[in-house]
Parts: sequence; structure tokens; C-alpha cells
Amino acid sequence: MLTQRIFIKNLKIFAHTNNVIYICTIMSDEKNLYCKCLYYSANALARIITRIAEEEFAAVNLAPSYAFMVMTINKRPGLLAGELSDIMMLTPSTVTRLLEKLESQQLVKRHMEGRVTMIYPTPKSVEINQEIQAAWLKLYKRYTDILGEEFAHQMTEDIFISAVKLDTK
Amino acid sequence: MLTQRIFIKNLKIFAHTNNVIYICTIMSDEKNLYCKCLYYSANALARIITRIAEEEFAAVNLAPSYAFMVMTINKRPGLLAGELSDIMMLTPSTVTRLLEKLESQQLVKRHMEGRVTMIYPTPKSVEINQEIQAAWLKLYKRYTDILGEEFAHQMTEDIFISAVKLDTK
DNA sequence: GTTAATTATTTGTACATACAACTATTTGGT
DNA sequence: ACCAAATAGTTGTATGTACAAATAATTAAC
Repeated sequence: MLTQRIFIKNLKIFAHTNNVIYICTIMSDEKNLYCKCLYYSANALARIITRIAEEEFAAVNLAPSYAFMVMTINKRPGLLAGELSDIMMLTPSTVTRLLEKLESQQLVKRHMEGRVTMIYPTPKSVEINQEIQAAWLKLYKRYTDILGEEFAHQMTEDIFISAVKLDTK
Repeated sequence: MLTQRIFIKNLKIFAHTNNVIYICTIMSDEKNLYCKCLYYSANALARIITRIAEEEFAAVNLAPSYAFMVMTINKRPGLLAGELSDIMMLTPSTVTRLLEKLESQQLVKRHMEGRVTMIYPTPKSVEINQEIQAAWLKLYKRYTDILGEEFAHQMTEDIFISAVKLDTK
């Protein structure tokens, strides 16, 4: 198993079982193939930033998506499930599933009226919303410290715009 | 439910149930909050590009991760599971799960020796590898047509480098 | 005004991925 | 040479997300 030991500029230094040291540019062989693929790179980044977000939002005992949902609902009480789906760029079925769980934790209330479902925060949700915001800020600090704020800003914006452009369905 | 109808520059035009038309900048209200968050944006992009990749790799009856795994194994027969994990930026357990499924489809062979597992392509896998490459190229064409090749290149590289930098575990 | 089409949400089911715990093997310390 | 530590991989289990089908409500068509 190759385990990463240290990272210097564009170099990754691995130590192998038998003490052979490998020094690779991050553009090494196979990765060089894949790093030019948006599917590969975007998913890799998403997995890694999700792990970091999970660590930060663990302080409020919520997975990141749930935390974002709570924030969104607190910002606009009474919004519809479909609007949540649009804002969070998640499918309606995923939104339903997240809401179910939040409701079971008394963090939101669903109010069905006709065929629409309006969503309201609960007192408990209002309370922890502050902590969620704090965790969110810590998350932001954490990755901008590593990537540089300027760079992170620009890239995040590029990623967002690309997501919107590619979301043609 | 808001459904996207058309996209012009930074404008998104929605048609609502009651035929009211909403025109929003893509930096509207809530999204404006979230589009600056790397967790949110990276995950949104990953989900969308994954859906597109699934469409393209459907031609070879494989989900994208499996297709990438087949390509990697064909490029370096005999590589270890741990190396696959490193190259693909997936955890060892995920690699095991993917390999199990590929093996059941006769697309790879695992050879355990001591505590390491070496992985080899099968004739069937060599065969479809060409089709996988073709699908991969179609995927690339598809998103670069929308985003612009120059822009997509730069962003993909930025994303890859960020993933490597943030992957400190 | 009744029937067909559209729309909003939910449910059944499937899947990719990960963590934690476990097994088996190899390495290192004394 | 033996025992502790580290390592490679697998398995049990959980979770986030999505698709397709189902349900229920609203709108449109004639």
C-alpha cells in the first residue's frame, strides 16, 4: 500500500512497504490520464471536501447536506420542497428523504397543502442554526487556509457556474 | 416546482406552474449564499457530471467508476489493490467492492499473494476497453462543448490540484 | 362539466461510497 | 527468535443520492 507521507509543491512522497521511497509529481502516469477528466477530478474533490465538511458539521451532529437544508429552511420559512430541490440542486426524491430524517429529529415541520409541501423550521432548528453557521465558517477557513482564499474563491465560482451550465435536464 | 427552461449568460429562466415566468440571475438569493461554498459547489458539479458520465458509459453497460477501473487495470496489469485505491482516490473498501463486481462480470481477475492482491484484466475486459475509451472521449467532448475547452481544462486542473492538496489523511 | 394532461411530492428499490472492525501477513525491536 | 507494531485487504453496516413508478392534486381541452 502506498501511503502519502508528505506533500511539497507538486510532489507527493510515498513510502512503500519495503521502505522504497517513491517521489512522484502529482501529474504522474495514471493520474495524468485522469486529472484532465472533469468527471474524475470533480468527484475526487467532492469526496474529499465532503469528508472535511463531515468533520466540521460533526460539531452539530449533522451530515453536511442536512446542515445546509436547515440553514436554507431557516432563511426562508415556508418554502416549498420543490424550491429546496432547486436551491440545493438535489432531486425531489432526495429532498423528501432528507426532510423525513430532519422531521424525525424535530428539526423541521412539513405542512402539506394540496399537492405542495411547505417547510418550516422548528424552535430546535432555530437554536442550532447559529452553531451550523459557525461550523460552516470553520469549514471555509479550513480549505481556504490550504488553497489560498483568492484561488479558492475563483475556483468555487467556476465550479458553480459550470454546474449550472451543465445542469440541462 | 420550478423547472429550468432556458439558460442565457448568467440568467436562468424558470416557468412556474401558474405560468408566471421567473428570471433570476444564477447568483440569486440562496444560491448566492451557497455558490461560494466549495462543499456545495463541488458536490453539485460532481452529481451533474456523474449523471452525464453515466449516460455516456451506458453504451458499455458500466457505471463510470467501473469503466475507469477497467481502463486503469488494462493500462497496468498486475497492479495492487492499494495502488488502484491511490490512483483512483477511492478508499480500499470501495476498491474491494468495485473489484468484486467487476470480477463477477468476468472483467478482472484478482490474484492474492501474501497480503497483497494483484489485479489483472480479462480478455473480455481488453475487448471492451476500446469502447470505454470511445465513451470517455464522447464525455469529454460533451462537457467541453458546453463549457469551452480552454475553460474546462483550466478548471479541471485546478480541481485536481485542490483535491490532492486537501487530501491530507 | 367531465376527462386527459401536467405537476408536486412520495415510495420502492438500487447503488456508490465510506467507516470501523476484522483477518492475515509482514516488518521491526530487543 | 519471538512478540509487538504496522500494513493490505476484506466484510459488516450505514448513508447519501438517484431513477422509476406511484399517488395525489391542479390545470387544460373539448
